[in-house]
Amino acid sequence: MLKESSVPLYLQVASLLRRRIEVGDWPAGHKIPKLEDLAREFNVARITARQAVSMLHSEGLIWRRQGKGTFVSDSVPDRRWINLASDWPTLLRRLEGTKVKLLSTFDTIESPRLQAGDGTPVEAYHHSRRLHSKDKVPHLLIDIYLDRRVFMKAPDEFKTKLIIPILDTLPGVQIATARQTLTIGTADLEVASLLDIAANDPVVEVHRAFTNEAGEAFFVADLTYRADFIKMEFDLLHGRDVK
Amino acid sequence: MLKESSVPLYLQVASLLRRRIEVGDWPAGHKIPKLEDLAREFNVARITARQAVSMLHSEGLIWRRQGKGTFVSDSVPDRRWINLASDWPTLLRRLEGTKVKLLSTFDTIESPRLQAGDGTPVEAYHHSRRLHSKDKVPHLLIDIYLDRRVFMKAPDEFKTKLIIPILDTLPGVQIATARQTLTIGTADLEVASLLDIAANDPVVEVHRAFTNEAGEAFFVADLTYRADFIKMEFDLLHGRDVK
DNA sequence: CTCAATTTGTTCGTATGTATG
DNA sequence: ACATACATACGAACAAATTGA
Repeated sequence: MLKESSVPLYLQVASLLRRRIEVGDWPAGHKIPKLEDLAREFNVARITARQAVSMLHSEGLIWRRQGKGTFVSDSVPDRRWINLASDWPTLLRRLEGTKVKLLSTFDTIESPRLQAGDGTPVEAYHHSRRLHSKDKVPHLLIDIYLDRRVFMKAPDEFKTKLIIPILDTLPGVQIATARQTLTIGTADLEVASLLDIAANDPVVEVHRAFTNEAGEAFFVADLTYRADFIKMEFDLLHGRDVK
Repeated sequence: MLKESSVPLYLQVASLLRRRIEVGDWPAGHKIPKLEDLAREFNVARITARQAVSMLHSEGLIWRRQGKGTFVSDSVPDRRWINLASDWPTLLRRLEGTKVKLLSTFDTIESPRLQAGDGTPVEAYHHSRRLHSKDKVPHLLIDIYLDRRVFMKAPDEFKTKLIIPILDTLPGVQIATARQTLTIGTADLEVASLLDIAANDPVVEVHRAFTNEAGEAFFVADLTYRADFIKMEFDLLHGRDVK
């Protein structure tokens, strides 16, 4: 059933139980099965099941009473979500309550990682790295590569504000294509420490590339989100012919 | 640096090294640092670093020669991606090479899990559960709730074909809104065994809901993808005013 | 009030795997 | 290859609190 992985059993079981509470399978006040039953269900020893339940207890998700049972707490804290943009109007909106910290900024002739369809690299980029936080919790790391010629049109603005709204209005800048791809990956050491998560925790990796009329990738950004904060919403009727 | 987690150190280090190869930081033929350097970088013992490197060796990602060094193999197998739809035309396209297995199908008066904006539940649903596989590898589990009245219009078709293309053309069915939300979660025991992954591995959870003119949620689907297979592509210029 | 059943809480002993030096 | 330390996992037994007959 479990096993296969080398994550300790009690952590695996704890995650599965935590999920049942978060998802609502076990609502507030619900009496969870006794240790013997949990042990049988997950095929572990009673003590191991107890260790898993103890984790949820220390997280405040449950309370226990000897001779009575274990119950889901009334106030299960809500998860906070970060909304990920998938269309232009959302990209332009400044996110309320989000603090942006500039980690580094420098010119480079190194090309960003380009994917098929991103266009050809330009001669020199201005590279900057930013960390977005909400309520003091970091949730997004961005590596931005901006064509140096475009950057020089408004260097101060680009350094202090969000890039895309500037690009949207800057005279002389034509956006021919703007594409992004999303994949799920894991955090390496550097990303993990910046986003305050464990190494190898899941992250959402978003790759954005804008091209100009000449087919050059004049803006490329790699965004790395904490996976547990992400929520995306779509209107599926886009592109549908009216019947 | 590492720690925090209770995953064995050598596995954590192995994942981080594997990632460098997959992402392309260490291309084919690249000589990777010697054990002493890896041990220092990750702050582990030399033997632990060696144990991590040995994992990549057994996976065929690297080759080693005493007195020479360790090198990235030439043929690093490509990952196969599943594309996730975010607009209507893509939803209608039948996916090549994808096998769909019907796991269960029955009527129920139980309502599916509805989110804000999904609409009001109808009286009775037809519920079915399907498993999508490609090259014999399962990658997607779907729970579908379809208004029983709609289902009865073409039960045989709905049982054997993809639902959405049928809805698109079925006379008398009006789709007023069609929304989907995407989040990252983890696999519970049941999902893990169906998708052939470990419990608590990351999954992409997609929730789709269609409403009719009366504001009823006549189609609701919960899709669970293996996270490591997912790739989404967006054209960001949707919704942009022409300058 | 007492007793038995139930369920959590605690302790001991042992075996195995991980990590370091 | 070896010695040591530590965490994980199990089984078994017993103690303490709660409930209901």
